[in-house]
Amino acid sequence: MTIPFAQTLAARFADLPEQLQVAARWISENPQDVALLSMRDQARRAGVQPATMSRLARALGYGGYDALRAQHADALRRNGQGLAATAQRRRPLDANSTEAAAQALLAESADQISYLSSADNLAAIARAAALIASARRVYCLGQRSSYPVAWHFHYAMSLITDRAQLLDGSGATGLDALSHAQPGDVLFVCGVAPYTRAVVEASLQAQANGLQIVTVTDSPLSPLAVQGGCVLISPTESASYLHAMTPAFALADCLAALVARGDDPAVLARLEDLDRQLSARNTYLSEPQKVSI
Amino acid sequence: MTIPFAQTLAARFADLPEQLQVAARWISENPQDVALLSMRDQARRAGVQPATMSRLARALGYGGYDALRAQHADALRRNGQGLAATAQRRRPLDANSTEAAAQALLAESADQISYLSSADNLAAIARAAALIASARRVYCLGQRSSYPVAWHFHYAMSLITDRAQLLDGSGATGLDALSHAQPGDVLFVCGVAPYTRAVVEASLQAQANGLQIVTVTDSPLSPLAVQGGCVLISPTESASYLHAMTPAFALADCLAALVARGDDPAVLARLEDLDRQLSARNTYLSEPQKVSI
DNA sequence: CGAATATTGCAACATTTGTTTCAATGATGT
DNA sequence: ACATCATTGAAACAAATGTTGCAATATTCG
Repeated sequence: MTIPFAQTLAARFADLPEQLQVAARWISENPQDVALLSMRDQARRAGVQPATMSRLARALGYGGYDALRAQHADALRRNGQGLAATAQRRRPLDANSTEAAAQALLAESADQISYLSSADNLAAIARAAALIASARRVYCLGQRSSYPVAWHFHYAMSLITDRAQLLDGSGATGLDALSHAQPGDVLFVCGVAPYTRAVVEASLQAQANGLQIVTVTDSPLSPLAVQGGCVLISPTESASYLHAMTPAFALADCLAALVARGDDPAVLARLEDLDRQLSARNTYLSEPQKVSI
Repeated sequence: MTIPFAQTLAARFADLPEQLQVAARWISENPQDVALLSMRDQARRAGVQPATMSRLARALGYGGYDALRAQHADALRRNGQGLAATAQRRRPLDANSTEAAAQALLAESADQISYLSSADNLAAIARAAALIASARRVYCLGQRSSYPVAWHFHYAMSLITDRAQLLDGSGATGLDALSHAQPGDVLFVCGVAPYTRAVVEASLQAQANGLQIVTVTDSPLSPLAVQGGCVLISPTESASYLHAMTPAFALADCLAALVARGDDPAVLARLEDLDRQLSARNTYLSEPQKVSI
């Protein structure tokens, strides 16, 4: 915890009267408590009068103890949220330029994805991957801004298995397809605020029917964050007018890759071979002819 | 910041009355402030009565708000303990574990998005945004793994304008819709190796017909990287069996945000207002009733 | 519909907060 | 020793804190 206070104090400490030094020493040894305990509590622990604390703050140039406390509170807050990884790498651009805005937006996405690697989230991802890998069938659901996430996950899964089914509206394969689900099947559902009622209800219904739920959503308090399922939290704050969906997309992509990891190596090898051949030359994929696996 | 409170809350959140949910949501989003602000301050910021905060603490089994605050204070203190906490946060993962693989995949995505901020790319993005902002009509095209990118871009655009059209297969709105395009219209196309023949041909045809092309693709040598258009390069290397599409998705998202930047501020303001209202409460969006803009 | 219950906003409550005042004490310089 | 000044401890202060009781309003259930 580095606080301007520490330097100010070091500079003037020697010139302080005895009691103020006692108080100052306690603070410098317990900086994390300055913002968390009442001043009187701190005085008690430091073994000085409450008034001494106030006097110390004044002696160091603060308006009052609250000012000192505010500074320490900020330091605590900053500790909590790690530094923005990309913040430093910015190149100097006119602040109002489109380029600068683009850079800011992209940096935000990159940071958000970095933060997906919290211990909690990683554990949930691993559990989700295991759940999906052993599922008889995986239903994929997402509407509006979450639709691409569900679609991508389904697409990725469909390359390595036929156990995935997308619950989208077109055709008759909408939410009704869930009625064929059996206990033990998995529902992969993505949704962020404002939540679509149909999606929430389908998830609840699915859980009631004994399905395992893997959720990608924007908050642990989301109505989609059903108890007893795997809940993957994806930040959606954004400087843009839209909620950020890139982290959710990254999560889905990551999840599919992990599921594949446990899958038949032969299938994956052929997929990668095929891919290498195709991309080596500038090969086209014609529309009707599908990839033969 | 992981606090037992978070789990308790997630478990009981759904059963809480409305005001308590508002309070709970604020706490869940601002855990670092619980121990640093007075309860009345927090109530003010969350937009609830002070009494509601007290009641929430009780409803969750705490003796009072102070108990809740103490728990959060401990979490803050633990965070502050420098290296010990950091070591705990970056728990050494077993190299072969699913968690480690997930972390690697996510880190790769984050890095790739960071690299999108090259000077070349930023300039191209800015040009593309300007092009699209002034276009009479924007057609969005992408198939297979690029489909979510095109879909997302179209969805984002469709929230602020009716000038966007998605060229997807279902219905009769496939590639044929391009035949109504006029010179000066823009085609936003996304595609990576192995390129889909139909997409490449449509792009070439579109350019021949005088359309401006904005391309998101994986290489400057891609057949989609037509001369005279805006070419946005998105890396697709991946440790997974799939090509990485997250950077392309981020690009599309960024581009839409930039286009909106130059758009009618009133529309955006209303979008954001609507959004704030909706996400403040636990409002659902019912399926048939569309967002009124 | 009416009764019963749960939820909410408001106002009062006793505590506790940080600060200030004032007299007592100690140190310093002449 | 005396006067001067800084320092200290104890008490008093207004302001703000967390909590609770109560009436008004919504909601649920028969």
